[in-house]
Amino acid sequence: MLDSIESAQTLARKRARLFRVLPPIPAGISIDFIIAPRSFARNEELFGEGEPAEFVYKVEVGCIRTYNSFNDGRRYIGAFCLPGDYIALEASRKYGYCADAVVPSTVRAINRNILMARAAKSPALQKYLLNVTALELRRAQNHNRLLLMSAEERVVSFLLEVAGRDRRLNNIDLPMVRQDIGDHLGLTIETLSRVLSRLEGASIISLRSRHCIVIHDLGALNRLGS
Amino acid sequence: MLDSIESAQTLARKRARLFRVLPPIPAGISIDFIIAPRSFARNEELFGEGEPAEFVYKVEVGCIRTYNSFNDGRRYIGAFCLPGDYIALEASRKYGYCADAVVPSTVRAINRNILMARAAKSPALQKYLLNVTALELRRAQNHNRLLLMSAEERVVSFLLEVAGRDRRLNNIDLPMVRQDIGDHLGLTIETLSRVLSRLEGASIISLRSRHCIVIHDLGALNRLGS
DNA sequence: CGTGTCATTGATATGGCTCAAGTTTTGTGG
DNA sequence: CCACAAAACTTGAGCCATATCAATGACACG
Repeated sequence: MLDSIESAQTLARKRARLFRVLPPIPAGISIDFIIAPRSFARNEELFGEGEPAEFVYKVEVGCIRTYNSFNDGRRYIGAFCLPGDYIALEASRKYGYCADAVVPSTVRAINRNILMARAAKSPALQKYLLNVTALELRRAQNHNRLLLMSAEERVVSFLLEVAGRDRRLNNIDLPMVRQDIGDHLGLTIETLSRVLSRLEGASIISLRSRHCIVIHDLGALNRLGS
Repeated sequence: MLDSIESAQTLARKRARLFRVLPPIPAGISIDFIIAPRSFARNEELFGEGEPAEFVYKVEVGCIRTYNSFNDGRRYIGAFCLPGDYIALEASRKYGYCADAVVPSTVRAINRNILMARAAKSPALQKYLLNVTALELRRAQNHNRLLLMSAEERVVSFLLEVAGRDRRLNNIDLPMVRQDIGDHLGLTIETLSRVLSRLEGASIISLRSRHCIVIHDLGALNRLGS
């Protein structure tokens, strides 16, 4: 496939347009992250739930998942963070979730206290942080609604969300495995797989490979979603 | 009962300690709301989903529910807002949900543009808004996790959340009806009722009246929750 | 070119929903 | 204060969507 000969960096840049759009950075504002970029291997942990929230992270390359583990062994993935996304911006004293790398990834970190001290001196930065946090809140509220839908609606919503950023390109590139998607949507991998197969059977999508889904009928997806 | 001879205002003030705790207002900061307090009757609407987000609200008395309606007639209640809580602080151009009064309520409103203009001049206010929004985000994230749990765990979590603020007083006062709680937890009223009855049968709680639940065994609740 | 991981598909079980009936509480008018 | 009606709640029976358990299939990687 074409994908397989592209570098990880190229793929990561493509993915940057998927999933989330951050509010434009106000002119003159940039959070320059004082810690050198750090790379994480697949499944390597950035931080754990309940640890003191020392840093805020920004994804540069790859995909980071944030999640909570239940004591019955299940897992809830709250978000897949892609290049440009911030992680743990809303934390107070402790991290409210774990974060680890879905694929080899690079992130930058900034000490929370330093960031907040800077923000205190810069209204524009302060406003930017508020915008990002409000956006994240709306995203979480949307996800709440998603979790009340049927299995099919959840999967379709997920596909639409992922595809939403780049309407021209119907090839959805999913860096994560089925178990991750299932843990994000609150479904088992079997149910997820069955829904995807059904959508393929209805000629709405094609499962080109594990990590690539092609959308054939966006209208049908929109009709099925919520 | 003692409750019944207390005024609505007194009850409302009691409830203010339930559900949510807002971050302390930084010294010298207060959002003085420029619109006179306005009262809403039971089920009266503050604003609808998709309307231009002109105002941010703060609850003074009563209980406001925020919700989304699905096209199949179901409803998702995102939050029960009690005295001290802000509503629609995270909105951008349009309201992302409806808001109406669970019981007769009083709120104050401020024009979003005015609030943001003031915040631009006041780092302390700006920081306060960021704190409130981050807190709301953590609340929404918690709710996501709740929606993945079993019916019993959801109900128990809800009871613990409601009871959490006032450990001394085991009487939980619920201003809303069963349908509201069901729509908040993603359960039908029948399932909710069955779980509550089971908990009562196990002598963990008592259903004193429709709007009052007594907790007998907090330890058992904590064991059942999550 | 085998071996382990990930994904799909099938068969069965089950938790919560739906439909339905009955009970309790609340509200209203006399 | 009572009678009645409407709304809210509880309980039961059966069903359905999704989970669970189990087997097979398809890659990716050494």
